[in-house]
Amino acid sequence: MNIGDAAAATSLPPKTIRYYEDIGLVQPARDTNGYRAFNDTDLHKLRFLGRARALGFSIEDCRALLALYADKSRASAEVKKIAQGHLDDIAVKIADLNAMQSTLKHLVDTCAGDGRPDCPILDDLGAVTSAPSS
Amino acid sequence: MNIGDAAAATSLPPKTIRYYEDIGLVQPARDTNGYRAFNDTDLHKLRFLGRARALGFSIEDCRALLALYADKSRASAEVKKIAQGHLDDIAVKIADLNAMQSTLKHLVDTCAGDGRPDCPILDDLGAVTSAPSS
DNA sequence: CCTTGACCTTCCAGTGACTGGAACCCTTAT
DNA sequence: ATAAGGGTTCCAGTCACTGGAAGGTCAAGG
Repeated sequence: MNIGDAAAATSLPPKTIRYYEDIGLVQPARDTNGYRAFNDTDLHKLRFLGRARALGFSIEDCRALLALYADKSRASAEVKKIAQGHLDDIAVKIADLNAMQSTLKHLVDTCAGDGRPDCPILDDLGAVTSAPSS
Repeated sequence: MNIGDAAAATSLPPKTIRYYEDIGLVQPARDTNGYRAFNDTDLHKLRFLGRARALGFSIEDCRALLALYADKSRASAEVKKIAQGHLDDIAVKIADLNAMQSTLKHLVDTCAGDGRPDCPILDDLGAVTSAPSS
């Protein structure tokens, strides 16, 4: 099975699959013509990677998770630690985005959005917050 | 005022300020010795950029917002449009992160996280979702 | 006067995870 | 013979910085 079919089978772009090989996440065999030859194990790994990436795991986390997946004597604590760390990251990102969202939503709501120049959004961004020059 | 003081006054790293000059967001004058010389207008722009970036606006959005800020005959609708677009992006990101979070939280909660190899997280990532080979 | 240290300058490279494109090879069908 | 549609490699670009090297400048202390 060459890369186009593997891409179709895993819903990953061929470019991404080549990249994953480049960084050592998969090691497909090669046909005599130089084409990559993907077997079921390769496809399985690629699907694993697709799911892990869809959950937001970094490539390095994915690498670690793949290694743990292959290690039948792993401790699930190792896996849970990675996943919990990622969950913590996600929580931080959500909190940051929520803060941005509420601030910005308030500004957008108070902006007339018409032809006049008055704009609370720009007023806020340009506000002088340093001590007054009194 | 040279770059170190400008950095302190705006809470932006000197590197970032140089970068902003590189891409044309600020144009500080130069002293005879080649040092950048920041005036109040430059500092004001830098603070504006710091706030806009903290709200998650892209550099290109910041460039557009700065231009609108400088344009006293702008229409607030222009500003609102950029801000609303960014709000939409934020909403998408939050939704994506929430989806990841709930899936992952469920998996983490069901993982024992002990010394045994059994792990629902890996089971999920490695699940075969294609049609059975019956 | 010399040195030390803290600034400043420019330029190049790296980050993460791809993605686009160029230039070229292989296979199959017409 | 050739054209289409695969595949290959390698280089560059994305975004918004950040780190580091190599060197210039300035004020204070010995």
